Amino acid sequence: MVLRAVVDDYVATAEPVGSRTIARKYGLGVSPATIRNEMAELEEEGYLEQPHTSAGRVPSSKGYRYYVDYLLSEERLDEGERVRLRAALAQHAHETAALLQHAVRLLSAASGYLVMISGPDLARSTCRFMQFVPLRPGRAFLVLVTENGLARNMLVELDERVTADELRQASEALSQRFRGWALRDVEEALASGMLGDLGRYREVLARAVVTLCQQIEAADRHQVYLGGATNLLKQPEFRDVDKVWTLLNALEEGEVGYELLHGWSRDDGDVMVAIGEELGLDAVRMCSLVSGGYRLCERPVGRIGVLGPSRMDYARVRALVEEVTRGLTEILTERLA
Amino acid sequence: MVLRAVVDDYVATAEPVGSRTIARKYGLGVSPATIRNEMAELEEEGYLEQPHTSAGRVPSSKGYRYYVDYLLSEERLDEGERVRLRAALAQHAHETAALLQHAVRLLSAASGYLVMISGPDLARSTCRFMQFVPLRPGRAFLVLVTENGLARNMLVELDERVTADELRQASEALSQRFRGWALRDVEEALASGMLGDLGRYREVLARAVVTLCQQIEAADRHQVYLGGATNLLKQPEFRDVDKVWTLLNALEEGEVGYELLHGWSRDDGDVMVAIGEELGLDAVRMCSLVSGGYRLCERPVGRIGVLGPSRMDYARVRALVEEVTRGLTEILTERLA
DNA sequence: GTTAGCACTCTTGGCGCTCGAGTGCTAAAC
DNA sequence: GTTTAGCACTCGAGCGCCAAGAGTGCTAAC
Repeated sequence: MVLRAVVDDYVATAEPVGSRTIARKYGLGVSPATIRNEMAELEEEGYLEQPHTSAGRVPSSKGYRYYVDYLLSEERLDEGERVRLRAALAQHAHETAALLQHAVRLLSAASGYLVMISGPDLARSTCRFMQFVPLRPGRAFLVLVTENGLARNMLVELDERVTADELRQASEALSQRFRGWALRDVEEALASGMLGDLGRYREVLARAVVTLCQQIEAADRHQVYLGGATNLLKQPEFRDVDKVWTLLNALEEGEVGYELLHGWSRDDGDVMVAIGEELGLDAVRMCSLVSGGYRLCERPVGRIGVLGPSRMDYARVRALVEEVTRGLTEILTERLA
Repeated sequence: MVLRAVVDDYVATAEPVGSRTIARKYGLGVSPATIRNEMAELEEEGYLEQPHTSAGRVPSSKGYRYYVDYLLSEERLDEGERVRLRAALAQHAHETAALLQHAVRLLSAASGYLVMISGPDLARSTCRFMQFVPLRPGRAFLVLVTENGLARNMLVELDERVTADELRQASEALSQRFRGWALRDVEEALASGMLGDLGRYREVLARAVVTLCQQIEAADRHQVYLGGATNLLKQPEFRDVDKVWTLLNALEEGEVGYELLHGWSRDDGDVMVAIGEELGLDAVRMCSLVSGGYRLCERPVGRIGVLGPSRMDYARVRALVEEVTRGLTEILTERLA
């Protein structure tokens, strides 16, 4: 198939590819002229584009889409690489945030592209443990650990008369009562006055918890771990500083990364590929995103995405994403189930 | 002074500056010819450089150094800006990591350059609170909060026979005993067998704590929060993608940022400026770093650095760094003292 | 010490040229 | 009817050349 050859060669060289090249490199047993005819047809149908007359052809988004959907071979990772990846992941399994951070690094090094991973949605995470740690009269840390392994602590102001003992009891009560509740439900329950047995200063304590929940929701509701941006600078399509700037600026600013990862997602577990305009963001029109979701006990937790130029080694990247999602899922499930 | 005019103009325009320009823009009451003489002299002495004959002059590192040391006026920030900065900082004071992260964002937005902040050295941080949170038999979270407000949690494997009650008692004992100890001392004490009253399973529990300490030391001993890298892309000296790549790659990889911040530092509290080669790193030869330390109760905690091209608005950046270090110091001290 | 004048240097940008890669079309060959 | 060879055509990349402009250094005069 000519389309496959064009995509393969363009992915490898980043140069528009001409009929002669294909005839030579991808011995299809036909002459350049035949290939020219075919290419003209493919262009007609929108699978290829010409940067200008008398340059070779370049795949269009439609071309990449067809390639990904019908021509992509199932690439298995090299067994050694697979094992190494898995081992490196497991090495940081002790703490969720570190694990995700590390996964970003591994994946960006292995793929050579930019990697984003969205963490668990904290507001939806369920509570495992809550405790007030007295600092000095009227001041305490409130420590919160969720069942998916994230810890947050926060400084809270309390009534000066609250004693250490009361704090301990309140902590106990909170942990007992809200274990397994989603943070947003905890917040709601406390905010609406269902205070239960928090002791003398229940209003103050409840307000502290509510504040923490709100802070968390506001601050890192949609936390996205990001890495390997410099990889993109090596790609010829980003030789232009302005393009890089537009892209990185978009990603650096808040929600864009999260939107890219989750906007398209069906969360049905398979790795999916979004190409160029499909991403719906102008700054990444020449990029593609290969993404997949990782889980904890069948429940979706977050998504992994590899963002590179549309001219991307889809087979390999897809295999990598698959491998890392599977790895994360297994680690999280094994550790936290 | 001619040197001042050259630096000022070059900072503003990024173009080599000629004698005529100076005579016109910085009315010193003399003709271009006079200025030419002076410039020739300054070049002789190494304060200025010529990219090529018949371009204007550009300050050398030595020139910037003189400018910073002797010609720099004390810039006060606009009062409104000062207040806004301070308020924005205080808004995230509830959690140390979030505070530093946020400071990076604020400072990079205000300065228009790249910002690095090194966090507290965890191995040297002192322990405020430790607790085992049972997950299921043989598995628990170990939560650690330091006195400078950082929380870490980690999954640990324990003997299956350890009961929840024993965990509670051990937590109590640990927190009591090690409160105020530096992490590395805790680690050392436990590793060398001073187990105290940790109950039946003291070895297992102690090993868990030691592992956590080690993990922490290994993983984020020298954590550096980084932001505003995209700002640099807007600077004309980084129009060349390869330069950007070299720089960002260096910074993305581990210890370099920390070295830059702390290599030069005398930690005597004043804001300092390192110019070009003084930084001792090839990738940042055309850059300067304005840095200052922030503290908690007179004890140095970490450092803030603004990295931009040597052609940088030193007065403003210095004022900003001063302001933010002071802000962080006050917030940390007020909250955690 | 300062300045005007002047010759000199070096970069930048525009222009035109050639070269080469690649195309599309047509007519012949299989 | 599909494939191929041949050929004219197009267009961008690269190169050399030239003119313009900015800036310098030097010298001589103020």
